[in-house]
Amino acid sequence: MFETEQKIIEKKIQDYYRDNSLPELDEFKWVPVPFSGEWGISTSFFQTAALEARQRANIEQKLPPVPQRAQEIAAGLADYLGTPAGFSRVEAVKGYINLYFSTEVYSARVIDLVLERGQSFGCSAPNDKLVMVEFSQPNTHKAFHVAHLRSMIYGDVLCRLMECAGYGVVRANYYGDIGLHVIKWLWNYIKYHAGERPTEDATRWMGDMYAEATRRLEENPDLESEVRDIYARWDEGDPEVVALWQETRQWSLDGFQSMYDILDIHFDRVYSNSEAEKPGKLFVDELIENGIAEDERPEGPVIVRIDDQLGLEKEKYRVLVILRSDGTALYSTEDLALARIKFREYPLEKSFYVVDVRQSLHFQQVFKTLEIAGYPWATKCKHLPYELVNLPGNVVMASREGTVVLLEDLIRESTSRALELVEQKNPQLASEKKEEIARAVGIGAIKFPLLSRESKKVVTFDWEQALDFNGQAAPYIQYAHVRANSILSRSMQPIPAPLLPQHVLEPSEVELIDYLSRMSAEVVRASEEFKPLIITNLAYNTARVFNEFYMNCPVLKAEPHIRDFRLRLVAATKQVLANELDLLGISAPEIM
RNA sequence: GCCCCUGUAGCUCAAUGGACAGAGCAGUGGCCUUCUAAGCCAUUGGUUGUGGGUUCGAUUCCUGCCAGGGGCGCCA
Repeated sequence: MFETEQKIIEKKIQDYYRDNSLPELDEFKWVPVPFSGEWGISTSFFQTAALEARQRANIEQKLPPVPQRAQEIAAGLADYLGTPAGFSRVEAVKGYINLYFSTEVYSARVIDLVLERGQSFGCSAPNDKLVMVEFSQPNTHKAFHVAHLRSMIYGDVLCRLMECAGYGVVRANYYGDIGLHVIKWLWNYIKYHAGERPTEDATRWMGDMYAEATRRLEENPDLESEVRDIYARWDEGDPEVVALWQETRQWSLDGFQSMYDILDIHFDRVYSNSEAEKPGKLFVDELIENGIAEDERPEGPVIVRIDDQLGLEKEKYRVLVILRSDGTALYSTEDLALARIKFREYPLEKSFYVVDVRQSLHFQQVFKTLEIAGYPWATKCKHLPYELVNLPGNVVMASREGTVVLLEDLIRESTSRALELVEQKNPQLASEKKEEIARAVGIGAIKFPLLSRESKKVVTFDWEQALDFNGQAAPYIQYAHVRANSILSRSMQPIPAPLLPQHVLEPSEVELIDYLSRMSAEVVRASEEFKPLIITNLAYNTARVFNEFYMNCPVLKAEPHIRDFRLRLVAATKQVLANELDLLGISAPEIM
């Protein structure tokens, strides 16, 4: 936001360096001054001092220790710079030079820019690069539970971040709509539930049916021949089996769709296991012909000895099995083909896979195999791993074990809890409005904890924590947004025209503006590092500082000029909070 | 056996190699005739698992060890 100012100062620093024959730096790292009531940018001179010490090590010349020398340089520069235009004060402290902004000019500039840009504030201009993010990847005919939530939410927010950072984004889903699990389900349905329709809670019903199927097969393994028979019929395209498969698959897909709708997640391109199967088998044939894959059938499967192909001594990529010995497809068969399909369909700069960490090796193997096969785009494929959501005691959620928290249960519990609170706080609202707020709060509360921690750390699902709406959580940020909205609507006037402040800004006003100004840079960083956490931190801090402002700085009862300035500041804060929440896929209610 | 990840306050988590390691929850004590108390203020709590190393400077980078989790030819 202050690149121009930074460049001007950098230029002057370079002049100073030259005049004093100091070693040149490749780049300056500007950081915000740790906040203590004033607002500014800062850079340190430790590196310069260290570099200088190294350069002169062979010369007989005594230099002071690095920290002391850094402080000397900072002090010399502070003298040299004086007080540049746009700044109120320059100081040299502990090896840093701190340049404090003239608040009246810059505070207005930040607020004006936010209000001018509105919903697009914080986002970069489109950069004409296209990326694909594949995420969610649910299996049909199975339960949809809380462990699946992380891919959905992480993937969705990565898309939002990259869109905001200027990329064109293809949001892709990849349904696991065929495989042994589906056939088991069909077998159980045909044999014991023929003709039945799903209950209202279709996804739960599908999951229960799957659990029933696995239970029956565990109790009586002899029945597995019946399952294999159905698989064979599906493979041959038996119209009856295929029709049933398509119909029942749709029940799952409809259930998934309603979940995506509730969570405000959408896709541009939906792939499925079944459509990648045949291309996958053809791909395997190509790899065999090219001498990349080894066909050990019928005794063994088709494999790629990746380390051998690369001539590696130590085992690293090991062996990838790409087709079963009976000729049926594996996940890897389909992944190879699907990667190629994606690049044929779209001119992608990058192809991301949001899949849990247990499949890291699998994706390394698939991408490396594609590279060996000579596809230049193979290096553009990137796996974005995330850790699991476990139950307390490090229990993995598994539908088969019955150790799951179903998504619909969590959402229902969370929204009904939120509804109780709305009833308490705002009993006068229409019930439709109450429900709308409860949805926003309940869903936000679910999403936030999954976004506010490192993706490579295990999340332990805990009911008490999931339903805690206080403190570091989405409702805190939403509430700040509501407070801002409340001030604006009570002001009974449109947002005042741009103006410069004529009062000495309170520390909480300065700090708030400081945080508003950081959004664009943080969005870029978050998208580059694939870290939604950066935005949850920013949003939380923005809300926290606004709450301080709210306590310390009356708006509606302030002197007219101060009131106008603060109304603009409140409007800008409301906009930024809404934009940040939107990036997190969380809605920002006006009342709660 | 090989590979990957994690270890920070009682609990859940932060911290572009840089200024005193910060929040929330829990605990304690305050603040609603003033813009919504889903809030604010104060306070308690740390040898960043551990031994070395690199660096002017390490929670961050390298390495040994300890503890936990995950992955490794026909599961997805």
